[in-house]
Amino acid sequence: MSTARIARVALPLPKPRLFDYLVEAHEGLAVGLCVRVPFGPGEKTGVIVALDPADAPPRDKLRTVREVLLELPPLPAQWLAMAEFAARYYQHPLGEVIATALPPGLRRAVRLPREDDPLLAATAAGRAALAAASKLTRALAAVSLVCSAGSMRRAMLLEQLDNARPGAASEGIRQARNKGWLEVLAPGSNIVAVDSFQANAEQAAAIERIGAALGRFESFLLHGITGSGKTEVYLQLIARCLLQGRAALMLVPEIGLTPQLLERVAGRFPGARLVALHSGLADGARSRGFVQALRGEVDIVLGTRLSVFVPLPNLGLIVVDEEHDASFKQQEGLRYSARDLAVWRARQESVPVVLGSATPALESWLAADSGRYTRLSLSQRAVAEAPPSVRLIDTRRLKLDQGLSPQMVDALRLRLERGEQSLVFLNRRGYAPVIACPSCNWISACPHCSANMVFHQVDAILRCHHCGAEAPVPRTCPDCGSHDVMAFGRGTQRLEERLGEYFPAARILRVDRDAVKTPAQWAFVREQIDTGQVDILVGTQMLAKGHDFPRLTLVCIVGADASLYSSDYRAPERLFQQLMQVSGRAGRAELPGEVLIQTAFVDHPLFHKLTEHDFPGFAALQLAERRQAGFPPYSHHAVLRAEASDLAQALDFLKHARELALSLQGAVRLFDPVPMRLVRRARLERAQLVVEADSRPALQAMLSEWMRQLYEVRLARDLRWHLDVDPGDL
DNA sequence: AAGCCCCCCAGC
DNA sequence: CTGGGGGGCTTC
Repeated sequence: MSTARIARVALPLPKPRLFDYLVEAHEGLAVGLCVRVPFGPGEKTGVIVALDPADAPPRDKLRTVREVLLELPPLPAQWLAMAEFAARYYQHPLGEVIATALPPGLRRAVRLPREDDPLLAATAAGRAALAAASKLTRALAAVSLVCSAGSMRRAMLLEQLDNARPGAASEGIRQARNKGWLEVLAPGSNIVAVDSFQANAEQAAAIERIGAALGRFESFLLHGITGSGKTEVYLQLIARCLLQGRAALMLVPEIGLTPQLLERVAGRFPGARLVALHSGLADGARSRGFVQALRGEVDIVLGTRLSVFVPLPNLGLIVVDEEHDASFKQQEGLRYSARDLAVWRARQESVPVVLGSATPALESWLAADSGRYTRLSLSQRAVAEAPPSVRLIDTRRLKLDQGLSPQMVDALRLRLERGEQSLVFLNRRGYAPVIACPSCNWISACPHCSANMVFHQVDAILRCHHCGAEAPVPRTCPDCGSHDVMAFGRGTQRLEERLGEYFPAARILRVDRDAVKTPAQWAFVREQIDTGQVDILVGTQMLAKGHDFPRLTLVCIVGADASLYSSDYRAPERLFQQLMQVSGRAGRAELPGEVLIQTAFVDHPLFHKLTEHDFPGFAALQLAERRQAGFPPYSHHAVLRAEASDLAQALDFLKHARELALSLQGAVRLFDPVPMRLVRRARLERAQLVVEADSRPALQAMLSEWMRQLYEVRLARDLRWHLDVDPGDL
């Protein structure tokens, strides 16, 4: 008779509890394995997080594991440690953390993945490398990719190496070294150190500095202005990492994972096993990538925030590109910051982590100031001579026409005459943010939210941007019947219309989430822009991020003032990041760029720093303000939010929670429960309570005790609550 | 989360 | 007296 052991299992439940089961002892039974277990009258899939715990209930109280899913190798201890850390730090049940970290398809059916990764299959070189999947071949392919970056001749070498048998390949490497293309070789091994011939001095220094940290933990903040070639630094570091036989993890913002970036990485590493991950992927593909990584069959993972949870048994490097980007923070369920978890993971796995941005988050900037992160700067543009000139247009004494100043119109006309491209940036989609009746003050309020419905002329509809509700556009006022119902304010649609009147011959293209919804549409837009079929782009922040527009010489910024004096203390930081990013679109190649910003606050320090391209100066100003006010990153926040159909109910819960918190020891400050800025969203009334602490450990200690109590509170019917640690906004 | 049980009130 | 529905409780 075999003996039964006890497995402690984390199940996806909204309570911070683990459950113990009997499991038949057998070879290979291990922590980290997925199991199917009976649960109440049903069944659930979970993960074994401990075996034979000392404090298990008596065995006769335990039920038996139905099935151990042995097709899937156990999740490594380090992976579980990260899940446990996230559960602790974000005060979230471990089972739900694990459920968030695992691909959705995995817990239902474990299917054995085959080597049919669509991306590998897509590149002929990838197929060739797979066909000759020896370690040496892969190392050579990695060498070749570095060589290929340089010139046609190096590209030819790539061909040679890919096709070569090992003997011929080493001859190829010998030749490459003789020609000075490679710096160091380790004869007899597969390891080849990489030269950095394409890089400028700053890039080379950054590559050297970070490269020297491979094999140990260090956090780097790579502050590189737009166009300074951060991606090249990442790629060369990934090359070095691969050449050490280790895997690289690269996180990019949601919008940053474009086919172009994928092609660039795939083209650069033709022999590497590359997996791309994002939430839009089908369950099968996502699970496949995850399982391949878990088995150590992946060299590079390129993906959005969820990729921070991909197990990589031989991880050597983590890169977080555009580290300030808000999409690294998950805004529902487990509200984790992939950037922060990436840093934790790098420390845990003793590998370097590179956080790159032209406009780093102030948290990261302060960490670099204090020496926790090593700051490396790329201050030279790799692709253009000079940064764009930024000019402010004082709108106080101007008569604007649909938000456009005469100077802007003139500048646009000049670009049209020269045959150059312009971009008009307005971060508000739709035709007008509200329609209203001047006679009786009726406005197009959303029936479900405390917000106005936006007039979309293209679809001839009113639409709420918060809940998606739609309503017909009334011809006459629904309240008083007046015929004077008017559209107030402007969005991209109206701007597009007005520009069309100014420049009837111009080819104008609007780019926002309404006009560009699918990757195919985006590809079409890119094509139009790149082939010079567009004169004026009108768009939202969709246009701001990471896309190169070689023909673009003018960026016009309309309506920046709206967020200048917002009550959100992070608004200036976000505005600066946004403006810096969109400004960076202007002026590539030989054509100098110009940026025009309309504002009624020409003396605002934010704009001064922007005209001087002075992020460090701006960061210093902002940090001084934050320090003065005691806001993050000089303090630490957690927000308890509650929502219910009745605002009083949500507030009552928070008041009770505050009472509980008051009785706890701990150096935290408790704010009053208040309705959220957008009180009502999708028929739910929302309120929040902010907790502030000077130190993370103090906050953590208080939160864990508080949560223990809050999970015990009996809740009214339709009340829901969650905790957000390090919230992105308040 | 998801059954399930129990309690309360509507219907006859 | 019975049935249906909604809370609330339990799940190793």
